[in-house]
Amino acid sequence: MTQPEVNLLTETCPSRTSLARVADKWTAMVVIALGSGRMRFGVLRTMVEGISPKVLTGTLRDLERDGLVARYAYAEVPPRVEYELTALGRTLHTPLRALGSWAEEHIPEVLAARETYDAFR
Amino acid sequence: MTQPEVNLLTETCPSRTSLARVADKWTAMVVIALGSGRMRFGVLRTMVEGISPKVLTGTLRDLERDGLVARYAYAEVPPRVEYELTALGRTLHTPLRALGSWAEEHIPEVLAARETYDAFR
DNA sequence: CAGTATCCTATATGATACTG
DNA sequence: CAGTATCATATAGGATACTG
Repeated sequence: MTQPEVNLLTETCPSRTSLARVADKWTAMVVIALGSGRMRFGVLRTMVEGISPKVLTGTLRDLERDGLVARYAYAEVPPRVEYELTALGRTLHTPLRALGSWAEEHIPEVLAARETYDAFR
Repeated sequence: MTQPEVNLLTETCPSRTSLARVADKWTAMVVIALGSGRMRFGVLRTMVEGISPKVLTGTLRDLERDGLVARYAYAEVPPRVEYELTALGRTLHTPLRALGSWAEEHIPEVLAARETYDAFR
């Protein structure tokens, strides 16, 4: 009863670190992209426009570490590496895809609000 | 047919700017906090532990500009200012709250995955 | 009380170039 | 091809002091 309503907002709450990691622009885009299925590094790089190899690598590493993405490296020349959402990753895809859909659906209202706001300052 | 499957990931897609804004740690926490209802700056500051006044102000400004939060300032001394999700903001609260719930529900798996990953490097 | 003003640092992001 | 290595920079974030 004396607990805060939303533990998630507490500094000591472990899930907050997870939210911080997951509530991130690049993470969201990569996970949404991977929602289309297993794909190679290069394809991912093309899909998520404007992402640098360094950032993509870092994002994928973090996702892999958290058990959200699986990495498959084939011993071929030239190398071939594929990434795929894990079962856990797919559970994350749902809310992130929902967030993406929100952005797509409400962008007109957001843009309109920005114009109104900017017009007054 | 020649369109990419996910426009959202395109650099020229306006909704991508919105996703970038909304897929953010502080934004998520503030919107989740405001899900509890209209509240004062100070309360918000206490709820979202560790947020500095500067960051909270900035986050609220951005949300206000995008039409997601309404600001109510009362001409009193000392000043009293309250913030509340707008109708549009409440539509955003749903997917963000879902993301928060995901973090809460799956944190054990995430932590376990991290341990396994770190054990090997 | 609700911010704003400052100052400073960490980290994220970018842009390439380079290699197994 | 799939990264890693580097270098440079911007910008977010943090700490704090100050004021209408």
